[in-house]
Amino acid sequence: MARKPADQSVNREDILWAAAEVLRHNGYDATTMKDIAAQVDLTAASLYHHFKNKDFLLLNVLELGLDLTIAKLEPILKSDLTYSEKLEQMIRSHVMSVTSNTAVGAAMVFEIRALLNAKTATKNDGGVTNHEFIDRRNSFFDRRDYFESLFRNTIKSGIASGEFRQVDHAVVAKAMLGAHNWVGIWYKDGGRLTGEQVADVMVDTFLTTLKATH
Amino acid sequence: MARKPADQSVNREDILWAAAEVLRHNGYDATTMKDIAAQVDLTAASLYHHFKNKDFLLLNVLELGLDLTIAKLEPILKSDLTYSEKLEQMIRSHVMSVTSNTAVGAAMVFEIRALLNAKTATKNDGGVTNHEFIDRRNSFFDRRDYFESLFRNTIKSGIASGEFRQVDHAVVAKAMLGAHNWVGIWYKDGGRLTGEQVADVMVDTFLTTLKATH
Amino acid sequence: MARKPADQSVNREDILWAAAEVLRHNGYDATTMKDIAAQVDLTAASLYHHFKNKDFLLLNVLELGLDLTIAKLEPILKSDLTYSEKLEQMIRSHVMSVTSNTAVGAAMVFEIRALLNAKTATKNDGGVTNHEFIDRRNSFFDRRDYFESLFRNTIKSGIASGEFRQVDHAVVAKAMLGAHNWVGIWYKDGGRLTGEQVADVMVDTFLTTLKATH
Amino acid sequence: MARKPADQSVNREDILWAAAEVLRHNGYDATTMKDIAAQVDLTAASLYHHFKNKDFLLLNVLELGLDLTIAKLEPILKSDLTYSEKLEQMIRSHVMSVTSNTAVGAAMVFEIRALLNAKTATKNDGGVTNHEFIDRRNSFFDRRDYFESLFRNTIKSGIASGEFRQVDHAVVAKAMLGAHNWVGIWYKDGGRLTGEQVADVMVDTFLTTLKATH
DNA sequence: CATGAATGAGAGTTCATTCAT
DNA sequence: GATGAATGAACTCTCATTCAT
Repeated sequence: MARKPADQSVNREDILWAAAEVLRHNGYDATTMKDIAAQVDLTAASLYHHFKNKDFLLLNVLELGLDLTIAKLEPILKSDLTYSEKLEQMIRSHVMSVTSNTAVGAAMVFEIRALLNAKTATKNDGGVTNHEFIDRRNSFFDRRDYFESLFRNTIKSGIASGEFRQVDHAVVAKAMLGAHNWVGIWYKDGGRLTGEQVADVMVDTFLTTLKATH
Repeated sequence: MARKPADQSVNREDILWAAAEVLRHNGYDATTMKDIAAQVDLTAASLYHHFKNKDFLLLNVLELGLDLTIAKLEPILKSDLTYSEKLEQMIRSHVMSVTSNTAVGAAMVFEIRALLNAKTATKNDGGVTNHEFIDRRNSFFDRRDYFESLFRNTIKSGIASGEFRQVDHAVVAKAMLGAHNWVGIWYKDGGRLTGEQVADVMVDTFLTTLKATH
Repeated sequence: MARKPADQSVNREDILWAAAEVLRHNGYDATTMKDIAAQVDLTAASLYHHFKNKDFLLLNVLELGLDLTIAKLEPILKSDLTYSEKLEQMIRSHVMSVTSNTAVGAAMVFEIRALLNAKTATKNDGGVTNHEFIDRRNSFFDRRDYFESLFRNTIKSGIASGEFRQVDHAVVAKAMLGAHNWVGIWYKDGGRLTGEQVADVMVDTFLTTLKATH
Repeated sequence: MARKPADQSVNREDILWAAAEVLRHNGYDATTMKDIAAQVDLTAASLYHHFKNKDFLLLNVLELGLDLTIAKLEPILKSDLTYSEKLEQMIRSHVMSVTSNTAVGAAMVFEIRALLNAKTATKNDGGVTNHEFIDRRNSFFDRRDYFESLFRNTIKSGIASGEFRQVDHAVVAKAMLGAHNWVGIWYKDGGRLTGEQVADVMVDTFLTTLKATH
C-alpha cells in the first residue's frame, strides 16, 4: 500500500507514506527503523540521511497527514455555502480521508501519545535539535486544534445563524470527531459499506441532531 | 540474593488498576514492567508471580475493564424501560465509565492493537501458555463484540418499536461508541464540564438524532 | 547512543573459535554472550550481527568442529591402504583433532544436550528461523552419524577382508570414539604425554584387540 | 523414573534420585530448583530444608553416584581372583552401573564442570559453608581419582604378574573409562543389545588387547 | 547517498534464595 | 517441614543511532 519508488531514488515523501503504513499496523514503539526502511528498500542507516531521527520521522508523518486533511477542508470553508451545507461537506471530506487513507488517519489518532512522550523533546541535548522538535511539535498541536476548531466554529456559526439548534458546540464537535476517528478503526475496504455510505450515515446522524427542532 | 518480604501482599487487582494507569500515559510498548511494578511498590520480577508475562497482564487489564463496563449495562437491559430510556441510561453509564475511569477505558481503546500483536500469541512455546492466551484473547474479542451489540440491538429494537427513526443501526452504534471512547482521550477531571454534563450532551446528541421526526 | 566502530571487523570464524574456547570452560548454559564477545573484543550486542542468536552460534561451532574432523578423515578413506592401515590413521587423526583442538572437540561431546534442548527449536516464532534451525540441527546429527559410520564401516570392512577378527563392529566403534572423546576431557598440553603419544596408545590398544588371533 | 514418596514424607535420597533424573535431561544449569522440586511434589523453597543450596544438591548427587559405583567394585578387588578375572568383573560392573542407572552415571560424567564452576566455592561468604563445600568437593575429586586408580592399578598389577602385556596402564585405563562413560550417552533400554551384552563387548575388547601376545 | 558493523541502553524474563506465616 | 511472595542479579535479545568506507 506504500508508494514504492517507481524507478530508483527514494524521496522523503515516499518514506513518510511507507512509515504511516507500518505505523498503522504496529504502532510507533513497535515499529522499528528497519521495518520502515524495508518498505522502501533501504537500510535503517539510510533513513538518517532523510530524517534526523525516529521522532522527527513520526512528526513528519503526522504533519503530512494533518496538512492533507486540512487542505481538503479549507476550500469548503471559503465557499459561500450555508453552515449546514458546509458541515455536511466537511463531515464527508473527513470521513473519506479516514476511509481512503486509513494509514495516515490512524497515525493521527493513535500516535499522538508517542509524540507527546518523544525522547527528542525530553532529552535536552543542549543543541538546536531539541528546540526544533519542540517547536514543530507545538505547531502541530496548534494546527490540530485549528483543525478541530473548523468543526467547532462551523457548528457555532450555524447555531448563531439559526440553522442549528442550541448545543454545546465544543462537545458536539468532539463527539463528531470521535465518531469519525473511530471509523478508521473498524472500517475495512470491501466491507458492507463503502466509504461514501459511511459518510452518508455520519452526515445524517449529526446533521439531523443539529437541525432537530425539538 | 533475595531480600525483604514486603509488609503486605499486593493483590492482583491492585496491580491491574495500577497498570491501566501507566498504560494510559505511555501505551503498551512504552510501558515497562518496572513502571508498573513501581506503582505498586514491587520490583518487576515480582509481577511475574502474579501474571505469566506482560501480554497476559495487558489481557487481564482489558478483561477487567470490559467486565466492569458490561456489568453496568446489563441491569439496564433487563429493566422494563422503553428503548429510548434504556439507551439514555446506557449512554450515560458508558460515558461515566469512561470519564470516571479513564485509565481502563483508554486501555480498551488504545491497546487493542498491542493485544493483536502480542508475542505470546505469535510465538508458540510448544506449551499451553500459547493456547491459553489465544483462547482468552478470542473470548475478549467476542465479549467486546457482545458489548457493542448491546448498543446496536437497543437501537434496532427502538426502531422496530417505532421509538426511533429508521437508521443504519450498526453504524450509528459505532458512531456512538466512537464518540464515547474519544471522551476518554480529551476528558480531564476538573475541566469545564463534569462527567455527568458530558454524558448529558451525548445523550442529547444521539437521542435527538434517533427520535427526530424528519 | 552508539559509539566507536572498532579498528577492524571481526570475522565469523574468529568468533566461533573463541566461543568454543569459552564453551569448553563453562558449558553452554553457563556461557554468556558477553563472555564470548569479550574474547573477540566485541560487545554482546555485536554478536547478533553475526549470528541470529545463541543457539545458532552453538550450532555453528559444532558444525565447524565436525566439518574439520571429517575433512581430515576422508582423504584416508579414499586412499588404497589396507583397512588396518586406514583405521590406524583414522584413530591417529581423530585423537590429534581432539588433543590439538580440545575446545571444539569438547563442544562436540558436551554440548549435544544443549543443542537438543535449544529453545530456538522449541519455541516456534511463526517464522523461518525455527525451521532453519531444526533443519540444520538435523543435518548436523546426520553428519555426526556419518562420522561415526566411517569408523564403524572401516572395522566392518576389515573384518570382511580378514584383517580383523569377528567383533560387534558397531559397539567397538563406539568404544573407540568414547575413548577418543574422553581424551578431550583429561588431556592437557604439556602433560606427561604429547598428543602423538596418546594417539599411539589408542592405536595400539584398538588395533591390537582387532587383530588378535584369539 | 524417580522414586516417588510411597506415602507422604520425602527424604533426602528421594530428592537426589529425582534430581539426577532431571539433571540427565537438562544439565545442571538448565535444571531449576523448581524442576527438581516438582519431581518430588514439593516447592522449590522446600528443597532448602534438605539441602543448603543448589550446588550442595549437585554435590550430593555426585557423591551418591560415586559411592554406589565404588561400592560395587571393592568386593571384587578384595576377592582372590586373578587380575584378569578381576578386571573382567570390574568392567562388567561399571558398564552395568552405567546402563542400568544412566541418570546418576551421566551426572558423574557431565556435571563435573558444573561442580568445578560452582559459585558456592567461589563466593567466599566468610562463613563455614564455603569451606565445607570446597572440602567435600575435594574429597569427591579424590574419591573419583581413587575410582580411576582401581582400574589403573588392576591393569598395572596384571602387567606385573605377567597376565597382561606391557601397556601404558594409565592411558589404557582412561580409554576404558571413556568407552564406558560413552555408553551412558548412546545406550537406550530396549535397543539391539542389553546392558550385559554391551558389557560382554567391552570385556572382550579390552581384555583381548591386554592379553594379546603380540 | 547508501550501508555494514558496532554499541549503549534498556527491556522482558528467569531463577536461586530468603523469610514470614 | 512446607510454602507463597518477594527480590537482586544476571541473561538474552532488540533497537536507535553512529561512522568509516
